[in-house]
Amino acid sequence: MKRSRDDEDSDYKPKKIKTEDSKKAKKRKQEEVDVKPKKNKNKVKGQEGEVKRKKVKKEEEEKWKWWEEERHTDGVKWTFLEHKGPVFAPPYEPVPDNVKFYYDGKQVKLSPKAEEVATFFAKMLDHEYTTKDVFRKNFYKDWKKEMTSEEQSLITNLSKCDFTHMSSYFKAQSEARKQMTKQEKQKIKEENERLVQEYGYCVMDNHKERIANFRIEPPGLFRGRGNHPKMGKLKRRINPENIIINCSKDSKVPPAPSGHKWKEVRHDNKVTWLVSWTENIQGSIKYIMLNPSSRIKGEKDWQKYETARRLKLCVDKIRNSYKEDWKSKEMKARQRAVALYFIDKLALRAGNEKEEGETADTVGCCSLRVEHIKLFLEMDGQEYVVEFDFPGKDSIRYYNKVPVEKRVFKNLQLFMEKQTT
DNA sequence: ACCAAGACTTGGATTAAAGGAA
DNA sequence: TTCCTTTAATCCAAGTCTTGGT
Repeated sequence: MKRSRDDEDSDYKPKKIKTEDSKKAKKRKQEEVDVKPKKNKNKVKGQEGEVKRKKVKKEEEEKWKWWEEERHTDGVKWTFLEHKGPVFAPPYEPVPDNVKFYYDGKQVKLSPKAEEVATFFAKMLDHEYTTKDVFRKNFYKDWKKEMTSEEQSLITNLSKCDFTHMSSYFKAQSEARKQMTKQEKQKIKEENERLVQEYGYCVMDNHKERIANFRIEPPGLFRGRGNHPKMGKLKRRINPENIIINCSKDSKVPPAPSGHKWKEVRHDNKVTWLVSWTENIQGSIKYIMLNPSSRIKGEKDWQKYETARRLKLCVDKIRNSYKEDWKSKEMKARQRAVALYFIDKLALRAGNEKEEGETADTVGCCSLRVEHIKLFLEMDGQEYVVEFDFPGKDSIRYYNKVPVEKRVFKNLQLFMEKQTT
């Protein structure tokens, strides 16, 4: 692997990564972090390979070496931004008449809106989700809202709904997709490529950049992870009227689909997103942003690694300082010091506060509660052992037993008496 | 100084594509 | 070719961290 290696004295000047595009650069950085580097295999053989190689070479020549340029220091992220707007999810196509839905053993023809939501459920039928109580309850509640009043009065019990025929129809569909001929597959691929060419790029400051997610998220049922209180709720369809477009004043504003208009068009160069909308499950904002290969992402990523690198210059000081704070008379300082120690020693996530009832109950270092740790003066021949057992990100269990310094242990005892930590 | 909203990163799951053996 | 396995790309929820308003 080719790389110029005088990293030790990096002064933040981008001389290093000359021969790599940013994607590779990122990989390279990851390899430095990883214990085992991945093999770099790009065997391209035959005539096709020759063409491919030439194409790649050409692209490389045209590549912009953003890491050799000056960076903004204020909050300005760009001066020119133009794009084609998002690609919306395809409209709902009703299932053919021979695909049946049954309620209480009797066949029912659903109205298009109710049917669409029913298909979302049908598509997930053999997923464990659909057996969960919370999921079913949330789904049922949102589904009813989409029904006509006749349907509402007819359908009163989810357990009497039979989605199996719908489900097998979709299974057959995806099977059929796999069995398509070469030409059919090729046609789809080309059509896809056309979309990418048209909507997959934007111009930011004189450079054509790849957009990461130019397609709006399609409607469906929300799949929260862990035991999420909102799983199964209907993720509604996003229309142009929900969309905020961000681009520069002197750019060509993308037209909304005919008969529609955007919620808003703004020109905010202090942010990096091109399109945003508010999602209906948590009320949070979703964005369309650029690819990791773009300047805006690559620069930030690079900065991150440089920051990490600078850590070694001050890590000793930090460690001494938190050890000192274990004795502080301020309880807050002690808590911070112990938390920092765990983050340092165990690489725990920081752990921000979360809104109760809105999301699954998960914690990180700073949001650990008394019930998440146990203290053992002695365990398996070791002194001052802390046992961690808590649901972390995505409700994944973190379980670990670690011997700690006596001071840390004493502090934890103190915190737990006072119901903090 | 506080806190909610906003912006952006991370990483697991899902799907698509590529590779490889039969 | 066909079928299975591995890898890569995409999707999107769940985090972290920053910002701006009070």
